[in-house]
Amino acid sequence: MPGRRAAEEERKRQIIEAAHRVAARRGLERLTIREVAAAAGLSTGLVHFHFKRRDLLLIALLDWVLETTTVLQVDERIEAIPEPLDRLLALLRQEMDRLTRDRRRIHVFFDFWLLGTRDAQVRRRMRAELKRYREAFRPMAEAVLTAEPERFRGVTAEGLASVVVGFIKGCAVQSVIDPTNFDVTQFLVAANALLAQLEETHT
Amino acid sequence: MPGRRAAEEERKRQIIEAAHRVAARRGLERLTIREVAAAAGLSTGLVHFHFKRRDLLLIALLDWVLETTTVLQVDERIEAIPEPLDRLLALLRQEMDRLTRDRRRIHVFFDFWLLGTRDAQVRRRMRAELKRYREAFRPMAEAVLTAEPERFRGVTAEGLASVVVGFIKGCAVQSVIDPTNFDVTQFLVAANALLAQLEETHT
DNA sequence: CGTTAGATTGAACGCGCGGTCAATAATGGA
DNA sequence: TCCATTATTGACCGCGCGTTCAATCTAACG
Repeated sequence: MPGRRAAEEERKRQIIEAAHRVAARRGLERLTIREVAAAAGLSTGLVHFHFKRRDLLLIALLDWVLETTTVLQVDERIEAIPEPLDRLLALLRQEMDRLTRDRRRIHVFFDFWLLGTRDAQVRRRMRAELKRYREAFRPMAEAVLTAEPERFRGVTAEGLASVVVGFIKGCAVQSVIDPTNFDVTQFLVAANALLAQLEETHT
Repeated sequence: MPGRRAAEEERKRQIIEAAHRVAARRGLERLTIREVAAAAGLSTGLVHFHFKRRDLLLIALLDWVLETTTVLQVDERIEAIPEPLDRLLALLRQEMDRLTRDRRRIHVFFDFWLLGTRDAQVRRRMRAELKRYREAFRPMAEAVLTAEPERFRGVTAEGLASVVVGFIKGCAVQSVIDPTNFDVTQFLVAANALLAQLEETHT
């Protein structure tokens, strides 16, 4: 109900979700307080009342995005896969699928990522986010490394995790700009073929 | 010399290069005609005289960026490498090196890439650019495919090229936001280790 | 029911932007 | 040398933005 009282956290969430819709549609730089207020069905003054300044609203939005986006869901079905490389591939597939589903979220994520090249506060958060993302892949990367130590001589778990994250982000870079023509399945098949050799060597 | 006459193309180039500096520093969305004019040592009116509108200046800047950025330099030294996979790895290394050198160019590239999510004209160009980039990797991808047909059953050259481009862009995504901590060399070592198996199988 | 603190509104301010344009300067051909 | 063309300037307009703020409304409490 616009104009009616609401618990502070509830109202903040309402505004942030409106901001997310606006950011997805217009982009972060073109996001205006007026448009956010309109999208939330509230007045511009109220947005300022709750978030003080535009940049604080953006930081709050970033925090909300990072909180509500499950960084890397390693559910029990994936956890149960015995072979480390099968687990890695299952995760890869899962993350690829997410790209096609959470289109708007990915947009906003990259928008913040770019903002992070200029804004130190945003940059700190994006660094932490990417680190967290790599860390989530780390256990599997370590398993792969110990499975074939001589082949991966000089390779760190962090380095291997970076490559996997690179797979995903690099796929996103291509699919975001050209969602209809970019073939995620084909990408995955090719990536699988590259990784599959590992599996054969191991078994 | 500010205020003096100059050949049209020369002046346009001067303005565009100023625009590139501004875009690298401020970002595309915050690029203003005034700041570009100041960076070029010219008046705001002159920028409008040569480019009519702001969005046309941005398109001209994008075209200039794509023209002056060597998409994929396959020089004779790389061409001379007999083994397709060695060639691919050499190219990969070369492109990674470029990431650390052309920092500002990469920034602006990704800025346009993001703009392409909202602007159809920019999007068309970015699609073409990524396609061209993949095509440059295609010959080597095809060579890899024919070398091991049974392993890469169902994998297209386009798909494999996408993965290689994904390697690069995904690496860029991580290194742009965290240039000091992200270890490009380690990324390359890990990527090499993944690809190296192919080489061994083939020889 | 009256009071009070907090939530909410929308008009208003100042600023910086993109874009326009009349005035001026420089150029090159007649 | 003079003129027509073109390059160049900077003041100016209108707009939309972030932000402020006095006024109003709402809910909870004694």
